[in-house]
Amino acid sequence: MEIQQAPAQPSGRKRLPRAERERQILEVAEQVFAAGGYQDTSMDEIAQRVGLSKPMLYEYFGSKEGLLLACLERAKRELLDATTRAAARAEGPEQLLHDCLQAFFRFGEEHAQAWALLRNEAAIPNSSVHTELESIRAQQTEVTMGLLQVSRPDLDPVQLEAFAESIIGAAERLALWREGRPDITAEDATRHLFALLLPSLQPPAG
Amino acid sequence: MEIQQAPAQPSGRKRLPRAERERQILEVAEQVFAAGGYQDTSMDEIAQRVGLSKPMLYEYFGSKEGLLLACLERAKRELLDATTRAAARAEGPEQLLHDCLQAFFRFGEEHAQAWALLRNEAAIPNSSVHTELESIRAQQTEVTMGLLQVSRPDLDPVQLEAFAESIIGAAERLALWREGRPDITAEDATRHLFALLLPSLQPPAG
DNA sequence: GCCAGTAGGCTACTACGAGTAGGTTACTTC
DNA sequence: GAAGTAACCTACTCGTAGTAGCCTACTGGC
Repeated sequence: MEIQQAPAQPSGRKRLPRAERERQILEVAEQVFAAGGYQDTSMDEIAQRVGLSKPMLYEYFGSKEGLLLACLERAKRELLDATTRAAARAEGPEQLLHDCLQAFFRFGEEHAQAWALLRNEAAIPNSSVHTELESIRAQQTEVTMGLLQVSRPDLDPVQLEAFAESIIGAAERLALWREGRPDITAEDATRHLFALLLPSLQPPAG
Repeated sequence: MEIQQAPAQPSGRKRLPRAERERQILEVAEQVFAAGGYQDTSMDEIAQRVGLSKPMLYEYFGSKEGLLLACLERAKRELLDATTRAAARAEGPEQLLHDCLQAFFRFGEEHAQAWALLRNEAAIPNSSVHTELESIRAQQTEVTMGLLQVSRPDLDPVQLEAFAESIIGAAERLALWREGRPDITAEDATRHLFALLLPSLQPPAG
Protein backbone atom coordinates (compact mmCIF):
# COMPACT_ATOMS: atom_id res chain seq x y z
CA MET A 1 0.00 0.00 0.00
CA GLU A 2 1.18 3.51 0.84
CA ILE A 3 0.67 4.82 -2.68
CA GLN A 4 2.23 8.20 -2.98
CA GLN A 5 0.84 10.11 -5.94
CA ALA A 6 2.98 12.56 -7.90
CA PRO A 7 1.48 15.16 -10.25
CA ALA A 8 0.02 13.34 -13.24
CA GLN A 9 1.56 15.51 -15.93
CA PRO A 10 5.04 16.59 -14.83
CA SER A 11 5.28 19.69 -16.97
CA GLY A 12 4.30 20.68 -20.48
CA ARG A 13 2.74 17.34 -21.46
CA LYS A 14 -0.56 17.58 -23.26
CA ARG A 15 -3.61 15.31 -23.19
CA LEU A 16 -4.48 14.05 -26.63
CA PRO A 17 -7.56 12.29 -27.99
CA ARG A 18 -7.20 8.55 -28.28
CA ALA A 19 -7.04 8.31 -32.09
CA GLU A 20 -4.22 10.80 -32.30
CA ARG A 21 -2.28 9.19 -29.44
CA GLU A 22 -2.65 5.80 -31.10
CA ARG A 23 -1.19 7.07 -34.34
CA GLN A 24 1.68 8.63 -32.42
CA ILE A 25 2.38 5.40 -30.57
CA LEU A 26 2.29 3.35 -33.78
CA GLU A 27 4.77 5.71 -35.37
CA VAL A 28 7.24 5.30 -32.53
CA ALA A 29 6.64 1.57 -32.12
CA GLU A 30 7.24 0.79 -35.78
CA GLN A 31 10.48 2.69 -35.66
CA VAL A 32 11.73 1.12 -32.44
CA PHE A 33 10.64 -2.43 -33.28
CA ALA A 34 12.26 -2.21 -36.70
CA ALA A 35 15.48 -0.77 -35.32
CA GLY A 36 15.99 -2.91 -32.23
CA GLY A 37 13.92 -6.00 -32.99
CA TYR A 38 10.72 -7.05 -31.27
CA GLN A 39 12.40 -9.11 -28.62
CA ASP A 40 14.94 -6.54 -27.55
CA THR A 41 12.49 -3.69 -27.34
CA SER A 42 10.73 -3.11 -24.04
CA MET A 43 7.34 -1.54 -23.62
CA ASP A 44 8.90 0.86 -21.13
CA GLU A 45 11.22 2.08 -23.84
CA ILE A 46 8.42 2.76 -26.29
CA ALA A 47 6.38 4.45 -23.60
CA GLN A 48 9.29 6.67 -22.69
CA ARG A 49 9.93 7.65 -26.30
CA VAL A 50 6.32 8.58 -26.81
CA GLY A 51 6.51 10.51 -23.55
CA LEU A 52 3.83 8.44 -21.88
CA SER A 53 3.53 5.73 -19.26
CA LYS A 54 3.31 2.02 -19.96
CA PRO A 55 -0.28 1.39 -18.86
CA MET A 56 -1.49 3.65 -21.66
CA LEU A 57 0.08 1.35 -24.24
CA TYR A 58 -1.75 -1.57 -22.65
CA GLU A 59 -4.96 0.43 -22.51
CA TYR A 60 -4.82 1.06 -26.25
CA PHE A 61 -3.17 -2.08 -27.66
CA GLY A 62 -3.73 -4.77 -25.04
CA SER A 63 -0.29 -6.32 -25.13
CA LYS A 64 3.17 -6.03 -26.63
CA GLU A 65 2.13 -8.41 -29.34
CA GLY A 66 -1.03 -6.39 -29.94
CA LEU A 67 1.11 -3.36 -30.58
CA LEU A 68 3.25 -5.30 -33.05
CA LEU A 69 0.11 -6.54 -34.78
CA ALA A 70 -1.21 -3.01 -35.13
CA CYS A 71 2.09 -1.99 -36.75
CA LEU A 72 1.89 -4.93 -39.15
CA GLU A 73 -1.68 -4.14 -40.04
CA ARG A 74 -0.72 -0.65 -41.08
CA ALA A 75 2.29 -1.80 -43.09
CA LYS A 76 0.14 -4.36 -44.86
CA ARG A 77 -2.32 -1.73 -45.97
CA GLU A 78 0.46 0.48 -47.27
CA LEU A 79 2.03 -2.36 -49.26
CA LEU A 80 -1.27 -3.25 -50.88
CA ASP A 81 -1.86 0.38 -51.78
CA ALA A 82 1.53 0.67 -53.42
CA THR A 83 1.07 -2.44 -55.56
CA THR A 84 -2.48 -1.76 -56.67
CA ARG A 85 -1.63 1.83 -57.57
CA ALA A 86 1.17 0.55 -59.80
CA ALA A 87 -1.10 -2.05 -61.36
CA ALA A 88 -3.76 0.52 -62.16
CA ARG A 89 -1.33 2.64 -64.18
CA ALA A 90 0.28 -0.12 -66.29
CA GLU A 91 -0.59 -1.10 -69.86
CA GLY A 92 -0.24 -4.68 -71.07
CA PRO A 93 0.56 -7.77 -69.00
CA GLU A 94 4.34 -7.50 -69.19
CA GLN A 95 4.34 -3.90 -68.18
CA LEU A 96 2.00 -4.89 -65.38
CA LEU A 97 4.34 -7.46 -63.92
CA HIS A 98 7.30 -5.16 -64.32
CA ASP A 99 5.64 -2.22 -62.61
CA CYS A 100 4.35 -4.30 -59.73
CA LEU A 101 7.75 -5.77 -59.08
CA GLN A 102 9.18 -2.29 -59.16
CA ALA A 103 6.53 -1.00 -56.77
CA PHE A 104 7.38 -3.82 -54.40
CA PHE A 105 11.09 -3.10 -54.40
CA ARG A 106 10.47 0.61 -54.02
CA PHE A 107 8.20 -0.01 -51.08
CA GLY A 108 11.04 -1.79 -49.36
CA GLU A 109 13.26 1.14 -50.07
CA GLU A 110 10.95 3.94 -49.05
CA HIS A 111 9.33 2.30 -46.06
CA ALA A 112 12.36 0.60 -44.62
CA GLN A 113 10.84 0.25 -41.17
CA ALA A 114 7.53 -1.16 -42.33
CA TRP A 115 9.41 -3.52 -44.59
CA ALA A 116 11.63 -4.72 -41.76
CA LEU A 117 8.51 -5.60 -39.84
CA LEU A 118 6.86 -7.40 -42.74
CA ARG A 119 9.70 -9.77 -43.19
CA ASN A 120 9.48 -11.17 -39.68
CA GLU A 121 13.06 -10.11 -39.10
CA ALA A 122 11.87 -7.95 -36.24
CA ALA A 123 10.98 -11.09 -34.38
CA ILE A 124 14.48 -12.47 -34.46
CA PRO A 125 16.13 -12.31 -31.07
CA ASN A 126 19.26 -10.54 -32.20
CA SER A 127 22.14 -10.17 -34.54
CA SER A 128 24.03 -13.43 -34.13
CA VAL A 129 20.97 -15.46 -35.04
CA HIS A 130 20.50 -13.07 -37.90
CA THR A 131 24.08 -13.73 -38.97
CA GLU A 132 23.61 -17.47 -38.82
CA LEU A 133 20.48 -17.31 -40.93
CA GLU A 134 22.33 -15.16 -43.45
CA SER A 135 25.08 -17.73 -43.60
CA ILE A 136 22.58 -20.48 -44.32
CA ARG A 137 21.14 -18.36 -47.08
CA ALA A 138 24.63 -17.75 -48.48
CA GLN A 139 25.30 -21.47 -48.47
CA GLN A 140 22.20 -22.19 -50.52
CA THR A 141 22.88 -19.33 -52.89
CA GLU A 142 26.38 -20.54 -53.57
CA VAL A 143 25.28 -24.05 -54.45
CA THR A 144 22.57 -22.67 -56.71
CA MET A 145 24.95 -20.31 -58.49
CA GLY A 146 27.13 -23.30 -59.29
CA LEU A 147 24.21 -25.08 -60.92
CA LEU A 148 23.14 -22.05 -62.87
CA GLN A 149 26.53 -21.31 -64.29
CA VAL A 150 26.50 -24.58 -66.18
CA SER A 151 23.34 -23.68 -68.11
CA ARG A 152 23.86 -19.97 -68.38
CA PRO A 153 27.56 -19.11 -68.74
CA ASP A 154 26.41 -15.99 -70.58
CA LEU A 155 25.16 -14.29 -67.41
CA ASP A 156 27.39 -11.85 -65.56
CA PRO A 157 28.13 -12.62 -61.90
CA VAL A 158 25.64 -10.15 -60.47
CA GLN A 159 22.82 -11.46 -62.62
CA LEU A 160 23.81 -14.98 -61.69
CA GLU A 161 23.60 -14.12 -58.01
CA ALA A 162 20.26 -12.41 -58.45
CA PHE A 163 18.90 -15.46 -60.25
CA ALA A 164 20.19 -17.76 -57.52
CA GLU A 165 18.66 -15.62 -54.76
CA SER A 166 15.37 -15.56 -56.63
CA ILE A 167 15.32 -19.31 -57.00
CA ILE A 168 16.07 -19.90 -53.34
CA GLY A 169 13.40 -17.42 -52.35
CA ALA A 170 10.87 -19.06 -54.62
CA ALA A 171 11.72 -22.51 -53.27
CA GLU A 172 11.41 -21.40 -49.67
CA ARG A 173 8.10 -19.80 -50.29
CA LEU A 174 6.77 -22.83 -52.09
CA ALA A 175 7.88 -25.05 -49.25
CA LEU A 176 6.03 -22.81 -46.85
CA TRP A 177 2.98 -22.79 -49.11
CA ARG A 178 2.97 -26.55 -49.14
CA GLU A 179 2.59 -26.72 -45.39
CA GLY A 180 -0.98 -25.55 -45.63
CA ARG A 181 -1.80 -27.95 -48.48
CA PRO A 182 -1.05 -31.57 -47.65
CA ASP A 183 -2.31 -32.65 -51.09
CA ILE A 184 0.75 -31.12 -52.76
CA THR A 185 3.68 -33.52 -52.64
CA ALA A 186 7.33 -32.62 -52.75
CA GLU A 187 7.30 -33.86 -56.32
CA ASP A 188 4.41 -31.56 -57.24
CA ALA A 189 6.19 -28.56 -55.79
CA THR A 190 9.34 -29.48 -57.65
CA ARG A 191 7.41 -29.80 -60.89
CA HIS A 192 5.70 -26.42 -60.48
CA LEU A 193 8.85 -24.52 -59.72
CA PHE A 194 10.82 -26.40 -62.35
CA ALA A 195 8.19 -25.46 -64.95
CA LEU A 196 8.52 -21.81 -64.02
CA LEU A 197 12.31 -21.86 -64.18
CA LEU A 198 12.97 -24.15 -67.12
CA PRO A 199 12.54 -21.55 -69.89
CA SER A 200 15.16 -19.36 -68.22
CA LEU A 201 17.57 -22.28 -67.96
CA GLN A 202 17.88 -22.59 -71.72
CA PRO A 203 21.04 -20.96 -72.98
CA PRO A 204 20.09 -17.87 -75.01
CA ALA A 205 21.57 -18.94 -78.36
CA GLY A 206 20.05 -22.42 -78.41
CA MET B 1 22.09 -17.48 2.26
CA GLU B 2 20.94 -20.60 4.10
CA ILE B 3 21.50 -22.92 1.15
CA GLN B 4 19.89 -26.23 1.85
CA GLN B 5 21.24 -28.96 -0.41
CA ALA B 6 19.02 -31.82 -1.57
CA PRO B 7 20.46 -35.02 -3.06
CA ALA B 8 21.98 -34.16 -6.42
CA GLN B 9 20.40 -36.96 -8.45
CA PRO B 10 16.90 -37.67 -7.10
CA SER B 11 16.63 -41.25 -8.23
CA GLY B 12 17.55 -43.24 -11.32
CA ARG B 13 19.12 -40.31 -13.22
CA LYS B 14 22.44 -41.10 -14.83
CA ARG B 15 25.49 -38.93 -15.37
CA LEU B 16 26.40 -38.69 -19.03
CA PRO B 17 29.54 -37.44 -20.79
CA ARG B 18 29.23 -33.94 -22.15
CA ALA B 19 29.09 -34.80 -25.86
CA GLU B 20 26.23 -37.19 -25.39
CA ARG B 21 24.29 -34.85 -23.13
CA GLU B 22 24.73 -32.05 -25.68
CA ARG B 23 23.28 -34.16 -28.44
CA GLN B 24 20.38 -35.08 -26.20
CA ILE B 25 19.72 -31.45 -25.32
CA LEU B 26 19.87 -30.40 -28.97
CA GLU B 27 17.36 -33.06 -29.88
CA VAL B 28 14.87 -31.85 -27.30
CA ALA B 29 15.55 -28.16 -27.94
CA GLU B 30 14.98 -28.42 -31.68
CA GLN B 31 11.70 -30.15 -31.07
CA VAL B 32 10.47 -27.74 -28.43
CA PHE B 33 11.62 -24.58 -30.23
CA ALA B 34 10.02 -25.73 -33.47
CA ALA B 35 6.76 -26.67 -31.79
CA GLY B 36 6.26 -23.76 -29.44
CA GLY B 37 8.40 -21.03 -30.99
CA TYR B 38 11.59 -19.59 -29.59
CA GLN B 39 9.92 -16.84 -27.66
CA ASP B 40 7.34 -18.97 -25.93
CA THR B 41 9.76 -21.68 -24.88
CA SER B 42 11.47 -21.35 -21.52
CA MET B 43 14.83 -22.77 -20.63
CA ASP B 44 13.23 -24.34 -17.59
CA GLU B 45 10.89 -26.25 -19.87
CA ILE B 46 13.70 -27.62 -22.01
CA ALA B 47 15.70 -28.53 -18.93
CA GLN B 48 12.75 -30.35 -17.47
CA ARG B 49 12.11 -32.29 -20.67
CA VAL B 50 15.70 -33.38 -20.85
CA GLY B 51 15.48 -34.30 -17.19
CA LEU B 52 18.17 -31.88 -16.14
CA SER B 53 18.50 -28.56 -14.37
CA LYS B 54 18.80 -25.21 -16.09
CA PRO B 55 22.39 -24.36 -15.20
CA MET B 56 23.56 -27.33 -17.26
CA LEU B 57 22.04 -25.80 -20.39
CA TYR B 58 23.92 -22.60 -19.65
CA GLU B 59 27.10 -24.53 -18.93
CA TYR B 60 26.97 -26.16 -22.35
CA PHE B 61 25.37 -23.52 -24.58
CA GLY B 62 25.96 -20.23 -22.82
CA SER B 63 22.54 -18.72 -23.35
CA LYS B 64 19.10 -19.38 -24.74
CA GLU B 65 20.18 -17.86 -27.99
CA GLY B 66 23.32 -20.01 -27.98
CA LEU B 67 21.15 -23.06 -27.76
CA LEU B 68 19.05 -21.87 -30.70
CA LEU B 69 22.21 -21.19 -32.67
CA ALA B 70 23.49 -24.70 -32.02
CA CYS B 71 20.20 -26.09 -33.33
CA LEU B 72 20.44 -23.92 -36.44
CA GLU B 73 24.01 -24.98 -37.04
CA ARG B 74 23.03 -28.61 -37.09
CA ALA B 75 20.05 -28.03 -39.36
CA LYS B 76 22.24 -26.06 -41.74
CA ARG B 77 24.68 -28.92 -42.05
CA GLU B 78 21.90 -31.39 -42.72
CA LEU B 79 20.40 -29.19 -45.43
CA LEU B 80 23.72 -28.80 -47.19
CA ASP B 81 24.29 -32.54 -47.05
CA ALA B 82 20.91 -33.26 -48.60
CA THR B 83 21.43 -30.86 -51.49
CA THR B 84 24.98 -31.82 -52.33
CA ARG B 85 24.13 -35.51 -52.23
CA ALA B 86 21.36 -34.89 -54.76
CA ALA B 87 23.67 -32.82 -56.95
CA ALA B 88 26.31 -35.53 -56.97
CA ARG B 89 23.89 -38.09 -58.36
CA ALA B 90 22.35 -36.01 -61.17
CA GLU B 91 23.26 -36.05 -64.87
CA GLY B 92 22.94 -32.94 -67.01
CA PRO B 93 22.15 -29.39 -65.87
CA GLU B 94 18.37 -29.68 -66.05
CA GLN B 95 18.32 -32.89 -64.07
CA LEU B 96 20.63 -31.17 -61.63
CA LEU B 97 18.28 -28.29 -60.94
CA HIS B 98 15.32 -30.62 -60.75
CA ASP B 99 16.94 -32.97 -58.27
CA CYS B 100 18.22 -30.20 -56.06
CA LEU B 101 14.80 -28.60 -55.86
CA GLN B 102 13.37 -31.96 -55.01
CA ALA B 103 15.98 -32.56 -52.33
CA PHE B 104 15.13 -29.20 -50.84
CA PHE B 105 11.41 -29.88 -50.68
CA ARG B 106 12.01 -33.35 -49.27
CA PHE B 107 14.25 -31.94 -46.59
CA GLY B 108 11.38 -29.74 -45.47
CA GLU B 109 9.16 -32.77 -45.36
CA GLU B 110 11.44 -35.17 -43.57
CA HIS B 111 13.04 -32.75 -41.14
CA ALA B 112 10.00 -30.70 -40.28
CA GLN B 113 11.48 -29.39 -37.06
CA ALA B 114 14.81 -28.39 -38.50
CA TRP B 115 13.00 -26.73 -41.36
CA ALA B 116 10.74 -24.79 -39.01
CA LEU B 117 13.87 -23.41 -37.37
CA LEU B 118 15.55 -22.50 -40.65
CA ARG B 119 12.74 -20.32 -41.77
CA ASN B 120 12.96 -18.01 -38.82
CA GLU B 121 9.37 -18.83 -37.96
CA ALA B 122 10.53 -20.13 -34.64
CA ALA B 123 11.43 -16.61 -33.69
CA ILE B 124 7.92 -15.32 -34.14
CA PRO B 125 6.28 -14.52 -30.82
CA ASN B 126 3.16 -16.58 -31.39
CA SER B 127 0.30 -17.62 -33.53
CA SER B 128 -1.62 -14.40 -34.07
CA VAL B 129 1.43 -12.67 -35.48
CA HIS B 130 1.93 -15.74 -37.59
CA THR B 131 -1.64 -15.44 -38.83
CA GLU B 132 -1.18 -11.81 -39.70
CA LEU B 133 1.97 -12.51 -41.68
CA GLU B 134 0.16 -15.28 -43.54
CA SER B 135 -2.60 -12.89 -44.40
CA ILE B 136 -0.11 -10.42 -45.84
CA ARG B 137 1.35 -13.19 -47.92
CA ALA B 138 -2.12 -14.20 -49.11
CA GLN B 139 -2.79 -10.62 -50.12
CA GLN B 140 0.32 -10.46 -52.27
CA THR B 141 -0.33 -13.87 -53.78
CA GLU B 142 -3.82 -12.91 -54.80
CA VAL B 143 -2.71 -9.77 -56.59
CA THR B 144 0.03 -11.70 -58.37
CA MET B 145 -2.33 -14.46 -59.47
CA GLY B 146 -4.50 -11.84 -61.08
CA LEU B 147 -1.56 -10.53 -63.09
CA LEU B 148 -0.48 -14.00 -64.13
CA GLN B 149 -3.85 -15.09 -65.33
CA VAL B 150 -3.79 -12.45 -68.05
CA SER B 151 -0.62 -13.85 -69.63
CA ARG B 152 -1.15 -17.49 -68.88
CA PRO B 153 -4.83 -18.42 -69.05
CA ASP B 154 -3.68 -21.92 -69.94
CA LEU B 155 -2.47 -22.70 -66.42
CA ASP B 156 -4.72 -24.52 -64.01
CA PRO B 157 -5.49 -22.78 -60.68
CA VAL B 158 -3.01 -24.76 -58.61
CA GLN B 159 -0.19 -24.09 -61.01
CA LEU B 160 -1.17 -20.45 -61.08
CA GLU B 161 -1.00 -20.28 -57.31
CA ALA B 162 2.33 -22.05 -57.23
CA PHE B 163 3.72 -19.59 -59.76
CA ALA B 164 2.39 -16.65 -57.78
CA GLU B 165 3.89 -17.95 -54.53
CA SER B 166 7.20 -18.50 -56.27
CA ILE B 167 7.27 -14.99 -57.65
CA ILE B 168 6.47 -13.44 -54.29
CA GLY B 169 9.14 -15.56 -52.64
CA ALA B 170 11.69 -14.58 -55.23
CA ALA B 171 10.83 -10.90 -54.88
CA GLU B 172 11.10 -10.99 -51.11
CA ARG B 173 14.41 -12.71 -51.24
CA LEU B 174 15.78 -10.27 -53.77
CA ALA B 175 14.62 -7.37 -51.64
CA LEU B 176 16.47 -8.87 -48.70
CA TRP B 177 19.54 -9.49 -50.84
CA ARG B 178 19.54 -5.88 -51.92
CA GLU B 179 19.87 -4.68 -48.34
CA GLY B 180 23.45 -5.83 -48.22
CA ARG B 181 24.30 -4.32 -51.61
CA PRO B 182 23.55 -0.62 -51.81
CA ASP B 183 24.85 -0.53 -55.39
CA ILE B 184 21.80 -2.45 -56.61
CA THR B 185 18.88 -0.11 -57.19
CA ALA B 186 15.22 -1.01 -57.08
CA GLU B 187 15.29 -0.79 -60.87
CA ASP B 188 18.19 -3.26 -61.09
CA ALA B 189 16.39 -5.74 -58.89
CA THR B 190 13.26 -5.37 -60.97
CA ARG B 191 15.23 -5.96 -64.15
CA HIS B 192 16.94 -9.08 -62.81
CA LEU B 193 13.78 -10.72 -61.61
CA PHE B 194 11.86 -9.64 -64.67
CA ALA B 195 14.49 -11.24 -66.89
CA LEU B 196 14.15 -14.49 -65.00
CA LEU B 197 10.36 -14.50 -65.21
CA LEU B 198 9.74 -13.12 -68.68
CA PRO B 199 10.20 -16.36 -70.62
CA SER B 200 7.54 -18.01 -68.45
CA LEU B 201 5.14 -15.14 -69.04
CA GLN B 202 4.89 -15.85 -72.75
CA PRO B 203 1.74 -17.81 -73.56
CA PRO B 204 2.69 -21.32 -74.66
CA ALA B 205 1.27 -21.21 -78.18
CA GLY B 206 2.87 -17.88 -79.10
C1' DG C 1 -19.76 29.79 -12.38
C1' DC C 2 -20.16 25.17 -10.57
C1' DC C 3 -20.69 20.32 -10.45
C1' DA C 4 -20.97 15.57 -12.43
C1' DG C 5 -19.12 12.10 -15.60
C1' DT C 6 -15.59 10.36 -18.19
C1' DA C 7 -11.46 9.94 -20.98
C1' DG C 8 -6.65 10.33 -20.53
C1' DG C 9 -3.15 9.74 -17.38
C1' DC C 10 -0.29 8.09 -13.55
C1' DT C 11 2.65 5.24 -9.70
C1' DA C 12 3.56 1.20 -7.70
C1' DC C 13 2.95 -3.18 -7.63
C1' DT C 14 3.05 -8.85 -9.11
C1' DA C 15 4.62 -12.78 -11.93
C1' DC C 16 7.66 -15.07 -14.57
C1' DG C 17 11.67 -16.24 -17.03
C1' DA C 18 16.80 -15.50 -18.30
C1' DG C 19 20.93 -15.94 -16.30
C1' DT C 20 24.33 -16.64 -11.93
C1' DA C 21 26.64 -17.93 -7.43
C1' DG C 22 28.24 -21.25 -5.18
C1' DG C 23 27.74 -25.71 -3.51
C1' DT C 24 27.62 -31.36 -3.87
C1' DT C 25 28.75 -35.97 -5.77
C1' DA C 26 30.10 -39.50 -9.05
C1' DC C 27 33.70 -40.99 -11.80
C1' DT C 28 38.72 -41.38 -13.19
C1' DT C 29 43.66 -41.78 -12.32
C1' DC C 30 47.78 -42.48 -9.88
C1' DG D 1 42.15 -44.65 -1.41
C1' DA D 2 42.99 -39.80 -1.92
C1' DA D 3 43.04 -35.88 -5.52
C1' DG D 4 41.19 -33.82 -9.23
C1' DT D 5 37.69 -32.90 -12.21
C1' DA D 6 33.43 -33.22 -14.78
C1' DA D 7 28.61 -33.48 -14.16
C1' DC D 8 25.09 -31.85 -11.54
C1' DC D 9 22.30 -29.35 -8.20
C1' DT D 10 19.41 -25.50 -5.29
C1' DA D 11 18.56 -21.01 -4.57
C1' DC D 12 19.18 -16.84 -5.70
C1' DT D 13 19.19 -11.73 -8.70
C1' DC D 14 17.37 -8.86 -12.08
C1' DG D 15 14.75 -7.19 -15.93
C1' DT D 16 10.42 -6.79 -18.19
C1' DA D 17 5.45 -7.95 -19.45
C1' DG D 18 1.35 -7.00 -17.55
C1' DT D 19 -2.07 -5.22 -13.57
C1' DA D 20 -4.43 -2.71 -9.61
C1' DG D 21 -5.99 1.10 -8.26
C1' DC D 22 -5.83 5.93 -8.05
C1' DC D 23 -5.72 10.93 -10.00
C1' DT D 24 -7.16 15.01 -13.00
C1' DA D 25 -8.14 17.73 -17.18
C1' DC D 26 -11.82 18.45 -20.08
C1' DT D 27 -16.86 18.20 -21.46
C1' DG D 28 -21.71 19.39 -21.07
C1' DG D 29 -25.81 20.55 -18.26
C1' DC D 30 -27.67 23.54 -14.98
